[in-house]
Amino acid sequence: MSVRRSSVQELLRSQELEREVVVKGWVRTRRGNKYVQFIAVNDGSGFNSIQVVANAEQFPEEQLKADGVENGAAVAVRGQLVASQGKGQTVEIQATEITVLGKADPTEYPLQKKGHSLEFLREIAHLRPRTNTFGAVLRIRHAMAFAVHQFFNDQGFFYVHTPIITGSDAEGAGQMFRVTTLPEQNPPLTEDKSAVDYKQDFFGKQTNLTVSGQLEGEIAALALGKVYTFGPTFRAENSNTARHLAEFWMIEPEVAFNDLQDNMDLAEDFLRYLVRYALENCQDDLKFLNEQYDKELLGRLQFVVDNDFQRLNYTEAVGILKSAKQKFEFPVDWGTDLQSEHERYLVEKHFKKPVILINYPKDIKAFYMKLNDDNQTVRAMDVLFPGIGEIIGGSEREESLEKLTKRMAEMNVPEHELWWYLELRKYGTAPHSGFGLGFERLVLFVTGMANIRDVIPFPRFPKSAEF
RNA sequence: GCUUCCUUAGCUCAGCCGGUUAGAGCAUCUGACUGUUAAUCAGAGGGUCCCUGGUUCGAGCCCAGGAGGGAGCGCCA
Repeated sequence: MSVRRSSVQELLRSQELEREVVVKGWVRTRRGNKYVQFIAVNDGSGFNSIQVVANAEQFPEEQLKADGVENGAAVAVRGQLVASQGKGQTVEIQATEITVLGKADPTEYPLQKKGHSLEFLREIAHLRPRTNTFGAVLRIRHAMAFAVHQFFNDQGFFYVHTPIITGSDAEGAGQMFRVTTLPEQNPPLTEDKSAVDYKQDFFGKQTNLTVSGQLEGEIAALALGKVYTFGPTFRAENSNTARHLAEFWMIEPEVAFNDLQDNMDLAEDFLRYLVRYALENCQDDLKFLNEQYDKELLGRLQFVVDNDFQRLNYTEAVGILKSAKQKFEFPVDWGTDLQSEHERYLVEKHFKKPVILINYPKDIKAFYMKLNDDNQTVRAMDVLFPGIGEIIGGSEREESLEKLTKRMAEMNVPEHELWWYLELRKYGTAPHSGFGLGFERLVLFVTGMANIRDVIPFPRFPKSAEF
């Protein structure tokens, strides 16, 4: 009779002992002596591995080695699930059959039992998911993605899919990657030969990869009420920092009839929900990251769950920064955007908690943000987190057709490309608000990792698209 | 894109003021050990000192250029 394969996590939690089980996974370590061998097997189902005990009478060490039961090999193990005789684990498998499914030559296999830098692991992105660190990060990443959908679903939001390929380059959120099927050599030119003729391209116009689903999200919000997007997003800036990727995932809720206050409440509830979800559902993985990388991680996550975010106006923030004793590399002036060092001072030194800054000067924010009555500021909202900086950027949107077209003219945003966006203000316009959350920045915060390239399986950044 | 630091064994790193044959821990291999927890102990093998050129009696070390990587900044989520 064949026994169905169990996951390692299932067996580690099992109360049902003295039964035959089968596990399949990868060998993390093999150790022991000429009488008994211990093989830690991990199948990725959770942080912990299960200990397989192999007695020498049946499994001499030389035989195990010759068969390839070594660090990194894929194995299938059949045996009895029993209470552990040793300390450090409650159950273990007394092996009766060990089959090597795929060898990993120990003299060549790059992952060893000790000491790998994150930089080295980045160069072997095809193998790094097998490490404790990346297993933990990827499981937490999954949990966060799941929690995003759960949060919005529970609150009556609808998940909308906004396009990956977009036809407008007027979104103003940065440099874009071009999408074309025109030949690289001698593309068709316009009649006066002054430019490439995109009328002959696949879509009949110039197209790019999306930098934001917001404008399309607004369409959906003004029909379905509460919506969110969660999809890949592309920025072609030559940006080289530990907080930027050329391809990342962004979550953008958009809610009809929400004002800026509602928007702040939503952002705060959302972030706190996600962090609490991680604390409750990713304990083993977070404990490891806390011990290995960042001793203050768990404390910091708990702090976010327990405390309200500090909310204040941009103008007030400028006042605080101007009277700060700390010297800044860049001067603080009303009307200029805050630098990273200013944001960090507010979050990490002054308030020592997450900060929501609102009502920024209109000249440093996007055209679609709602103008305040002072005619100087817009209803923008940035959520600033310790170590991360801006984790969320959002706003109440300008719902007045007249004011919106005026802002677009001032900022040289061509109306004809966004005719559909303007019609939303022409037909049944309504107040509405939304924001964008960079998913990897969330994962960065929750895992305590230092570099955003280590919280996405296959990072894309300038000069790097291997794997 | 700017600034700055780094590149020495499979991995992590030391290498003095420029001076004989370049070292350690881990990994690998050989042996020891009856329950280990990144097992331990003894021994062995393992090097294009990132590349190219230069200075020098002599370069891992100094100089120039190139490549790769990190950090900070800018841009942003």
